[in-house]
Amino acid sequence: MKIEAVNKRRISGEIADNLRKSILRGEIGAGEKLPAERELADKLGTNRNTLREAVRTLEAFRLVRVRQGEGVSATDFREEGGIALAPHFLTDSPPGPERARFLADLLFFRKILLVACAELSATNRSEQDAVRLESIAAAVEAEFSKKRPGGKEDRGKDTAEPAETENLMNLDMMFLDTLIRGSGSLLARWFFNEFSPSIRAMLEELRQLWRFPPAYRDMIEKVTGAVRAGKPREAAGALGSYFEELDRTILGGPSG
Amino acid sequence: MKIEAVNKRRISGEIADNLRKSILRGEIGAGEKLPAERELADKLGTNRNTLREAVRTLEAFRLVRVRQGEGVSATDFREEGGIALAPHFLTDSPPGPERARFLADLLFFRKILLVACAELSATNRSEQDAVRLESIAAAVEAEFSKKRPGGKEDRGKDTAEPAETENLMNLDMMFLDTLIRGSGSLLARWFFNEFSPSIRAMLEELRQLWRFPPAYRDMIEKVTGAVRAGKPREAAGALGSYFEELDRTILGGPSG
DNA sequence: TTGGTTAAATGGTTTAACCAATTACTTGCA
DNA sequence: TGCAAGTAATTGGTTAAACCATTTAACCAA
Repeated sequence: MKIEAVNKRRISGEIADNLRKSILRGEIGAGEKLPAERELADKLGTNRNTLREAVRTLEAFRLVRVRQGEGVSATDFREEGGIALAPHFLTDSPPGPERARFLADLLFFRKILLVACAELSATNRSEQDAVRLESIAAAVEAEFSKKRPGGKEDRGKDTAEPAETENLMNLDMMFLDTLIRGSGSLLARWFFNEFSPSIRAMLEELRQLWRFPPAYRDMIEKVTGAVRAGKPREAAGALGSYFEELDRTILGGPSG
Repeated sequence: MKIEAVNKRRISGEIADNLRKSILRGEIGAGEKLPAERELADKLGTNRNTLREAVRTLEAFRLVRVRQGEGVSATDFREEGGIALAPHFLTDSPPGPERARFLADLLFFRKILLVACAELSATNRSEQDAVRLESIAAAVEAEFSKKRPGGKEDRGKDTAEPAETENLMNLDMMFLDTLIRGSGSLLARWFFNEFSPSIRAMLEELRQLWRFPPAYRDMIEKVTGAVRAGKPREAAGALGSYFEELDRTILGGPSG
């Protein structure tokens, strides 16, 4: 039995989220001034201190600029933004060519990052990581061996996603996490923390465009074996080839 | 006459900076609880609201976790951190192998990023960007053509850094900025915004280890010409080779 | 020991006031 | 008229004090 914790959120957090979305969606344009703190707090049904906490959060994301006597204004985040915006931009920006290009760049970057980590993992050859990879590989193998009889209850077409995909996505996350750990790179870990949740969310949204193909099982097997055997180039090659195929499928063409 | 804006900083900003450094330096360990807000505000000579604004900033950087009734505690940022930490980690973490590895990873990544941008710039072939690159290249050429008679006043060995290096670093920043712009990649722009100031600061700290070599001038010339001519591979190759040489010098060895 | 009750600690929110920097307006002089 | 100095209004920055909500710890009773 799974108990879910009650999602008790802060008012300042809700406000920060809403303002962030308004800015990323372009509803508040670059340089545009927000209402004065006293006024905006009233309009949002809260008080100035709580609003100011939200503003500090937005400021940390470089989404607003605040100066005494002048006011709070939205930045030109396309020019001045930082990478912490990336996951939110992927989630909140309007669909269109800009976001598509952004997703493509993000997938390209994650490929480079994870391939490098696979290579480093195979170079480092940590026994612990190798064991963990093998354990995950076995679970992936088991998942693929299921007959996949389909969902036991068809409660409608939009809930017909098989549970195997959910399991495989979790295993995939654990697999990549292990490669990151094996690389010993703090920077890679932070990249992964920042991007993987939003990339995963995006892939789940696009799940009608792709599936875990048989090639996925092969890739897991190859990478695991290459790390175990200490063959960096093979690990990198197997993971890289798979990503290129997957990204082609997702982005719908050979263009990068 | 240059008027310098008075550096009027927010108290909450100062507090956030100090706490951030304390955490990144390890003076506040993972999971360690900070004093209660009322108590900490007193200790810092401020009030609770101002302190809370600082806490919201730290929370945005994933450096603290806050829960009602429980308190404020430092996260295990090595495990849970995001990439927005990277520039601060480079600046504030204690010297040692961990930071050295981090710098190496960061330099590797910036090489990949900028080489890809050079390639894309040459592919896109924007007239405006080509002109801008040529203008910068001319300025670099002029800087290298100076006789470099040395500082006119020797006010001590630690201030003897020639002004040319400062000029070249500015030109270098403009050059890379143009490549980023030419790539048309929002993600690359945000990476650049996030990392380049801290990388530049680090290079200035390590300026006894390296100089802008004659190869730099050649690289600028080659990349500019390749972008103008629309030859992506040449642009990428010239920039990549230079970075590899530079990074070897900085990191002191052929290890990546 | 178990379970519930109570008290203390601690973050979350609200209100109100005053300080400081900027902007907009008014006034007065040339 | 035009500009410059002074003044008022606007707006963020800071402080203070209270009260609410959640968690933890202590205590007590079955």
